[in-house]
Amino acid sequence: MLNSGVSSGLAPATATMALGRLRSASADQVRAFWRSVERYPSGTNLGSGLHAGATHAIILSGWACEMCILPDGRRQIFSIFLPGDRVEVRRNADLSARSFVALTRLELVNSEHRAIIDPSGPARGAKAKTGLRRCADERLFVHMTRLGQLNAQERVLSLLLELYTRLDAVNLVKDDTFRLPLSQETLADTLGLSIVHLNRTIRQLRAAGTIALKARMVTLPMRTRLSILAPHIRDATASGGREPREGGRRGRPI
Amino acid sequence: MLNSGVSSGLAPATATMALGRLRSASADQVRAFWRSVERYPSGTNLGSGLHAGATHAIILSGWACEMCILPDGRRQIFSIFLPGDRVEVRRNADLSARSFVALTRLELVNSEHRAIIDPSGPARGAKAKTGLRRCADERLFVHMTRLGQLNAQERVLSLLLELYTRLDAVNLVKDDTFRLPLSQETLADTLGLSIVHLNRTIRQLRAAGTIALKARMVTLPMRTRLSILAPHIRDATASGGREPREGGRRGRPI
DNA sequence: CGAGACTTTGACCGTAGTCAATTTATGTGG
DNA sequence: CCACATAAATTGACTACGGTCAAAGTCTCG
Repeated sequence: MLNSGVSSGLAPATATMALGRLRSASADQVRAFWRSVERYPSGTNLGSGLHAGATHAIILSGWACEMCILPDGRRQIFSIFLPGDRVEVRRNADLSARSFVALTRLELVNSEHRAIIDPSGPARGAKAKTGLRRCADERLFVHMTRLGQLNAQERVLSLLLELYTRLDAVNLVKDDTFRLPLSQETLADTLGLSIVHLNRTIRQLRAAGTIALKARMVTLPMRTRLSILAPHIRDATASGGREPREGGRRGRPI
Repeated sequence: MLNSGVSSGLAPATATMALGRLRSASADQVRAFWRSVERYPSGTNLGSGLHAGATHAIILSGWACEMCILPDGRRQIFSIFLPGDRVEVRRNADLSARSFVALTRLELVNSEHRAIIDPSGPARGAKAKTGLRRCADERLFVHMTRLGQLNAQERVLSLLLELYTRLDAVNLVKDDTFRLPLSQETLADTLGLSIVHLNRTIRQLRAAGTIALKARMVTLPMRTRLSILAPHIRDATASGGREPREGGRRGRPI
């Protein structure tokens, strides 16, 4: 009756993330917490994100994204949201270009209950909020660098490492492995690559033993993680990274 | 002795932007305004941008950018700041990856004097601020779409149209023409293209009569501006834009 | 004029996109 | 549980967009 394993695969860990800490809350708090949970099927458009007057929520389970579809059908995914992430969604969204979409079945809780999920979080109120916001902003810049400067292999590894790190923080990584519940089309639209080329890039990384990716489970061995230092690739051996331009950039890089 | 034409080319218009409105201020206000002006040479690193505890300033003349240099020398420029833009700069910046750099000689005024530059602006204080911030955020997403989805011609046109629009708002466009005080290397690092390919792309656009770009002056004729609807290209004739995928995206694009 | 930065061009190559077909899951109803 | 329908992943063949290397041409400014 509680969280019935909505995000399959490592879902129990998700529930554990929340439930493991609920013990420190009162019964009333727990009831209010579960009453505030909202569920949405995969593909639900939850409106435009990151606006004033928005609803604040925390993802309890499932993945979501913020994206934009161009009139000719091309799609860019700006950011991916994971369990534990705070999102700001506005219902009744205007027809803004950006929208916030569930990539899997999604469980959201009102962020008033953040204290129950993570007691150490909202201690400083506004401060904690800007800290989170800044962290999300930082990811946007990293992603921009990915799209503008990294090649296909670098983009894939960089994104997987980010997801690894973020999922590890909410205990969704086991044995260097996490579940990636995204189609290759979604990944391609995130990374600015075609589906076919993404598929081939993954094949190369797999063949080189850099990653394992099968049935939507990803394994990043320690040596791979060490070789990727976001937002770039340092280890030329493992990933096709580049040597620093000798002498740095020419002259004054303005 | 006043603004001595720091940004050459259309600089007088910049001065006019500020001075034309100074008449409505008291002599004391005007003196305080000019005392707060700070000047920096091109290339100055003004620290990391967009952080708390930052210095708020308005660009009176000159261009700046926020950027990041990867250890191997690759550079990504995230956003470009124009006269009239509000920027948040933090001196004594930590060694953060992102930095805020002057792309030309730069004149900044303390944003307390915003009222003098644009009396209609700060009427609602915090509200106006978040409005500006949101507008800047929106540009980041547009730029991300540029990098991830648009081809070289589309990227160039999309960026030039954005600059046209923003410069027009501060009266820096005359006869469909504005000054673009950036090297092609800077543009290339902004658009995620190589210098050589950017140069060839510009040549193609010039040959097609889509744009004029010479001696760092850009002309976007009305027909070109109409054909570009950010963040994408609609007119296949003029720009190599694409037809919408018939039937839209296959199935459920998740 | 000379030095250095910037722009432009040629030749060539490699990465990534497109089109099309096949294979492999994932479901769904009988 | 199987036949069928669909979505997703994979592969081949080919194209083209964009990067690299190198050199020549321009522009600025002291």
